[in-house]
Amino acid sequence: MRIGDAAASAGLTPRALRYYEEEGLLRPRRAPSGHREYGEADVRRLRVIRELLDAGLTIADVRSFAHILDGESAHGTESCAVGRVSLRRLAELDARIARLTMLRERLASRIEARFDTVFDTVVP
Amino acid sequence: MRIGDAAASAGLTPRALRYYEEEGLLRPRRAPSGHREYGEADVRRLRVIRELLDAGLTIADVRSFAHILDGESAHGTESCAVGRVSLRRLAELDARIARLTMLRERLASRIEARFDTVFDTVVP
DNA sequence: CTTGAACTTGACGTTCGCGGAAGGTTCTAG
DNA sequence: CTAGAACCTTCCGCGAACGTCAAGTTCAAG
Repeated sequence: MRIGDAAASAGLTPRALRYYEEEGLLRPRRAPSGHREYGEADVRRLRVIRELLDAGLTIADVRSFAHILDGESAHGTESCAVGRVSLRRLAELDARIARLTMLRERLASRIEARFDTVFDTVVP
Repeated sequence: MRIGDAAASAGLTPRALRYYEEEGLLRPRRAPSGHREYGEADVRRLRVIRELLDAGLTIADVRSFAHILDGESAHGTESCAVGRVSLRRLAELDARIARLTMLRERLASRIEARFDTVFDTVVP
């Protein structure tokens, strides 16, 4: 499977795949011609990478525990490191959601105070 | 009040103030020499802008809220337009919160699934 | 064999919210 | 009057995660 199909299978672009390789997240083998060759395991890994990035982790985060993404069991001190990184991101997400929610409330009350007639009629 | 004091009062840097002006968030008057002159209203507005940006909004978002931030009374048909714009922005905020919340859930479930032992021990 | 789609590397462009330096003008204190 | 702090504009840079163009190679179909 070459880069175009692999990218499509994982919901990414060829450019992204080359970038991930450049960043050390992936090491597809090469055909004699030089073309990258992706297997099913690579595609699964790409999907995991995409999920993690979508979930707010950075490339560096993913790289820091790339070896564990292979499906191998994580245990010992390594899994603790992974857990700490992930939990830190989770806490950041929570904080951001909280700030946005507070902002939303303030904004809503601001709008309500200033445009209450409009607000009453437009919002059911 | 010149840019240094205004920036300090709002907890920002002169560079940030110039940038906000460049982005159309602020229009301080100018002294004959060319120096920017900030009033109390400008400083209050700067504080609000900083809060909004800290909460995760973009410059473009704040710019679209600019009418409301002025504290000026909107009236007639304009208030309806402003109200509609504001409500649309509010809906966008809700969508943003929803997306972030979904991301949070995905990350949390992934942590739970892959690192459940760590998760159990680290999270009380 | 030929054409064109897909691939290669390399390098530069993009967005966001500024930071910082260059080079020049103005303000303020002594 | 003079030193130096603060201000002005203009431009370059950063970091993340790619997009995009360029010029050349290779693959698949007719």
